[in-house]
Amino acid sequence: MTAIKLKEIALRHFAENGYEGASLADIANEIGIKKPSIYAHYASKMELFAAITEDEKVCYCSLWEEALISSESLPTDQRLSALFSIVSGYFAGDRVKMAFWVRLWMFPPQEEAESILQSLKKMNAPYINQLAAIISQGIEQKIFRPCPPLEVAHAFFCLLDGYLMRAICYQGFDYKQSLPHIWSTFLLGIKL
Amino acid sequence: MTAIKLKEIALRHFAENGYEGASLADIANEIGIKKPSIYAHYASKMELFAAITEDEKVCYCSLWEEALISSESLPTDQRLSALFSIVSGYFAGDRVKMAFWVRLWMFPPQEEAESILQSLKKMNAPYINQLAAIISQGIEQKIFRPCPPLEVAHAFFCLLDGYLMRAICYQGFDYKQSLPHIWSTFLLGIKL
DNA sequence: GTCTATAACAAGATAGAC
DNA sequence: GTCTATCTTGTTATAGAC
Repeated sequence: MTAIKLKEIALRHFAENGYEGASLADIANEIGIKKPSIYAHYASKMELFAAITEDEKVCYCSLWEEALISSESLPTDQRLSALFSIVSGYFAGDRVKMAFWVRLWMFPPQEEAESILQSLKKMNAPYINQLAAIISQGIEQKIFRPCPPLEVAHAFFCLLDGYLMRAICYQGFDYKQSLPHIWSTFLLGIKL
Repeated sequence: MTAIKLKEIALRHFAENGYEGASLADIANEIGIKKPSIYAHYASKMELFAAITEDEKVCYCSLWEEALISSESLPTDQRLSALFSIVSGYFAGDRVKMAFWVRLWMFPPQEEAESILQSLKKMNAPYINQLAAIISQGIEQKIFRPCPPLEVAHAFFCLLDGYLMRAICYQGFDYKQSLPHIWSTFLLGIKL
């Protein structure tokens, strides 16, 4: 019970304040326990962070796997749209997750920055490649313009990351409204 | 002399470690002075940060103003490309500036987060509007598809932010190579 | 402007009692 | 598992000498 609450609340603190900025005392306080009690669950702040990161990675990977399966039967262009919609919606619907992930990618904890980034890239590589494969397929089917598929896959992620970034900065602004325009522009750009 | 060095070195520390993560002792140490000497120049860590932020804002605004003037005589589509190239190049050529700006927008110092974000939006609004005006012009000239200009301006910034984000994460990767593909996809998407 | 010295405080971490 | 109490370190900040 406390263990679940701990991860949930710590996730929010890491997301809002970053690894270095999050205070174990504040986290414990919000749970209703004292700071030393956290050490009954994890040997260090970093181990707590690592456990949460692992959970989030599993969750993110499940999302991609399911999205790839559920969109399999769609026409190539619609499949690409569906994937973008699912992944962007995953983050748009959860500001905490979104902030946690952006911080994880861009400013990981200094002491483990190298290994964290490496593991994230390893995690993401299959999805970039599968995206490139889908684009390749679209080119063969004469739905998309001839182009380097991997570059377009990077452009896909570029757009996704830009959306997340602006959704965090312009919190009041409803980016769900802009998203369709942003996406349709991209799709028109690659379509034949 | 020390004053210039102070801002220069502090900028790098803020960029690499964030406001909360940067240590005045480390900054002083790198300059070759002692920590308390910083307080001869600024009354607090936040005032030092504010002075640097102000400098960077001036620098960024000059870039936009100059870019808008120097591109004025170009055809609308080429002008848009030039603007994207100038602004993305500004950050791509200086990782420190890039990291500082991303942190400033996404995770500003907590104590002043509200007012900083507000001033950044105020700073950026004219450029979004001028971009929308240029796109409007392109639509009138039948160079671009009919579309809501402001939404496309947002898409422009979305792409720019996404590029910056990925350039920070994938440091080894040469995104200068991908950038032309990313941009040309966007341009094809809005062109008639 | 810069220094030494020090105050005041918050953080992560640990020991030992219950 | 949880607590109180304590240790260590690192931070902002200030006072006062040069």
